[in-house]
Order: sequence, then structure tokens, then C-alpha cells
Amino acid sequence: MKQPLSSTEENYLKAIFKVCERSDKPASTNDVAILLNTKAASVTDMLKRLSEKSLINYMKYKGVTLTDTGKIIATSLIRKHRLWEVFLTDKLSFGWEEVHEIAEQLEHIQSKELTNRLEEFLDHPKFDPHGDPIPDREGKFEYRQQVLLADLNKNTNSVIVGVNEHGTEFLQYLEKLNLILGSKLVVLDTFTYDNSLLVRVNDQSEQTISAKVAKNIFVQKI
Amino acid sequence: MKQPLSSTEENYLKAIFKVCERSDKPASTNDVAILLNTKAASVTDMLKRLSEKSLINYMKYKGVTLTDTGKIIATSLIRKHRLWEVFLTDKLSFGWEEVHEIAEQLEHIQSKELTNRLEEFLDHPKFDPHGDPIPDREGKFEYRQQVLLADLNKNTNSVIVGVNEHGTEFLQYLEKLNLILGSKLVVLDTFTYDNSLLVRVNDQSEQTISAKVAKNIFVQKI
DNA sequence: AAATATTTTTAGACTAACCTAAAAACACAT
DNA sequence: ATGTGTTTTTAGGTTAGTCTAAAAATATTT
Repeated sequence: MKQPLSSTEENYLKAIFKVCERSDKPASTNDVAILLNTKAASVTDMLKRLSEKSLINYMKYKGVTLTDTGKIIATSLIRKHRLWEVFLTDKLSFGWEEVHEIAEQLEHIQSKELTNRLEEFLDHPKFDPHGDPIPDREGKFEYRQQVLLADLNKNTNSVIVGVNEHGTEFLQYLEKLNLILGSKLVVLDTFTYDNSLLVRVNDQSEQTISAKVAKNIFVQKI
Repeated sequence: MKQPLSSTEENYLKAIFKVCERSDKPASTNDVAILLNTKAASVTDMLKRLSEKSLINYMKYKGVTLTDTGKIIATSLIRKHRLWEVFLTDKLSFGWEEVHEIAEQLEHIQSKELTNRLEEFLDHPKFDPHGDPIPDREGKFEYRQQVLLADLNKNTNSVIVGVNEHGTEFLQYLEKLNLILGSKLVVLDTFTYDNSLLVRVNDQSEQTISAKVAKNIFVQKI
């Protein structure tokens, strides 16, 4: 009988997935250590164990990637995390800045049936409250063609569809600026001095946005 | 900074609460070991640690009781467990025999806000799907005046309000017999030979019920 | 009250997950 | 290619939680 993975092991798989997601290159020990806020030595320890279980491809000094089995587990965790986030915002009226932490716990609940019924109950949402895509039962993601606000051309109509950072402070700040998912945006001007932007929001107010913020907002052209 | 209890520690508190709930006497090491399906030596170990944290009153060879703090934590766990069970049956259409296992995991999610909002979302239920009372925020239980079906007088109208055992097999069996919460019952006859009962269910069918089953059903006179 | 049986605790060992400090491997600049 | 600096691994130690086997305390029986 093979018992389920511990939450710790699951978190390692998720971290490796996240590091590899964009870059496609193997994740380094350090990448994982930083993401999990732990030490490199601890990571090496765990990599050996996960490798033993055929969940990762690991060779000393060469970095780590997920095996197919590892990928399935990682995407299932992301699926659960994001579905629970939708539950918390849509059904329990939590703010989008409050849900991440709770979902970090809920994603480790083991019950396929629960996940699938939750998805049903929520009407098969395709994106979570931060605009991240929710993988389906088979682990397939529906990616969008989105672009960073910082890279958007002048005078192009767009809508906010996601964020590139999930920290509470950032999300609360965005809300205060009235920059939430679905907000309509047009860049009216860009200032090369500090790379800040002048934007019109929802065809009403105009405001400037710092480069740092603009690099953490995803928009879609319309 | 005092960090939250581990799930293991929480489970010990819950077990001690359960043993002490009815009897009022201190729980023995063995009681706890049996309930948690572990060994007495492990329990002794843990009792020392929980005592250190002032969550239990423990004296060698004398058994264990919960301190006020320990009781608060234990009832909070029961509250969460039962609220989640209501969620699973009422919102996700799980059967009453399926919810216990999943709720065992969900009860360890740490977020007061989540529990309170869940309660709100479920319309402040007073009882879980098995008829057990759900403690309020302050940990107060609303007990009912209920009686075992086995102790019910002949020809007394009653309603099933709870069960004394939560095993999957028993609950599925009850459902097959059409004995669910809310079913109306009248004992028409009792057979001293094997202490089985002849009952009328919902003013319709008549059937016999074994002594073992009758000892695990709670009814309320009407 | 002594003998026996049961329960509980101690002693010692194991695993998972972490850490620090030192050694080994790798990267890369001169 | 040699030396320097960074990254990764090893070595060894810690804590939580578990176990078995033996010792100690309590309970029961005669």
C-alpha cells in the first residue's frame, strides 16, 4: 500500500512545477529553496526522497524536473488551490487578497470526489479570483493571450485579466486604485523618466501607475 | 510567537474530549490509545507535551482531562468538523456516510474567519448530518432530550434525530432500511427473545429492527 | 496481605523534515 | 589553466512523532 504524500512533499512538487512552468529549464536547488523559504541542504534531502518515489528527475548538481506522475500531482494541487479560492470569494465573500493563505491549506485535502463536486458546485470556473487558469480534471490549462500592462502599447483598449504577484499588500493596493479584474484600461501616456504610465480606468478617472505595479498586472487587448 | 498546534496534537485533544464527554471521569492512557489507533507509549509521550503547553491536566498513572484552553480547542475542532459535514451533504450532495472522513481533514484548516463565514453560508445549522449538535462560537452545545430507540416505550410516536455510531457500513445499512434522520417511528412490539423490535416506519411499512441497530439510533418523542 | 494480572511509564531506537558548517563540484574571469 | 566565488552536496545534529520491549505502578484475586 502506497500512502499519500505529505503536505511537505506536495509543496516541493508544487514549487518545482512553478519554477519550471515558464522557463522550461530544470529548477535549481536554490530556486526551490528560495520559493519554499527553506535551506538548500533541506531541498537536497527532499529531492533524493522524491526521486526515489519517481516523482522527479534529479541528478546531482544538474537541477530537477517533474516526471509525468509528478506533474499530475502538482497540477492537481493547483487545481484544488484555485477552485477553493473561487469558493472563498464567490460563496463566502472573502476578498481576493485573503484567499491565498487559506487555499494553501485546503489544497492538501485528499478527495478526488470532493474536488470534482466542488468544481461542479462552482459552475466549472475557468479562472481563479486573480485571473489564473484552473486546470481541468486531466490537468490541462487554458492559457490566455495576455500581456503585461507595462508592455501594452499606447491608446490600446484593454481589460485587466490577472496579476503577476499575489501578496496581500499588492492586491489591497490595487483594489484601492480601483484596478481589479475586469477594469478597463487605456494607456494614455508613458513617462520614460521612471517608466510610469498615465492610464484611463473604466473610461472615467485618469491616474498614473508605477512601473513596478504595471509589471504585475496582466491585461488582454479588446 | 506561539505557533499553531499540529494536526496530531489536535487529534489527541479531540480524543480526550470524546472520552471525557460522557463519563466526566479522566481519560486513561489506554482509552486514548484505542480511540486514536496508536500505542500507549506514544500517548504517554504526547500527554507530557500537551501538559507542558497547559492544554491538559495530566498526572502520571492518574489519567488526563482537558484544561479550559484545551476544551476550547477541542470544541472548535468539533464545530469545524460538523459544519464541514453539513457543507458536504447540503451543498455538495455527499451521502451522510461519506462525509466523516473528509471532515476529519477539513477540521484542521486554521481560520476562524473561514469557520464563521461557513456557518453563515450554511444558515447557522444546529445539527450535523448525523444529528450531532454543532457548538456555537463560544463552544456551547445545544443538547437535545433524546433517547435510544432500544429504550423507547411501546406505542410512543417518535422521530429519528441521531445515530450513536458513525461507521460507513452502519449508515448505509440504515439508509437501506429507510431509517434516516426525520423518519417517524413507533414501536409496535418488542421480542424479549433477542430484544428485537417491530416498528412502523413513517406510518407505512412495518419492519423488525435488531437490538444492535436499536442501540445505535437516537429518537425524540413527539 | 500476598500473588498475579493489567496498565502505564521509561528506555532506546526509528523516520521525516529540518538545520548549520564544512567539503565538493561547478562557473567563470583573468 | 588557475584561482576565485558561487552553488550544491555531505556530514552530523535536532525535534516531533512513532514504535517495541522492559520496568514500574496500580488493580484484582485469592
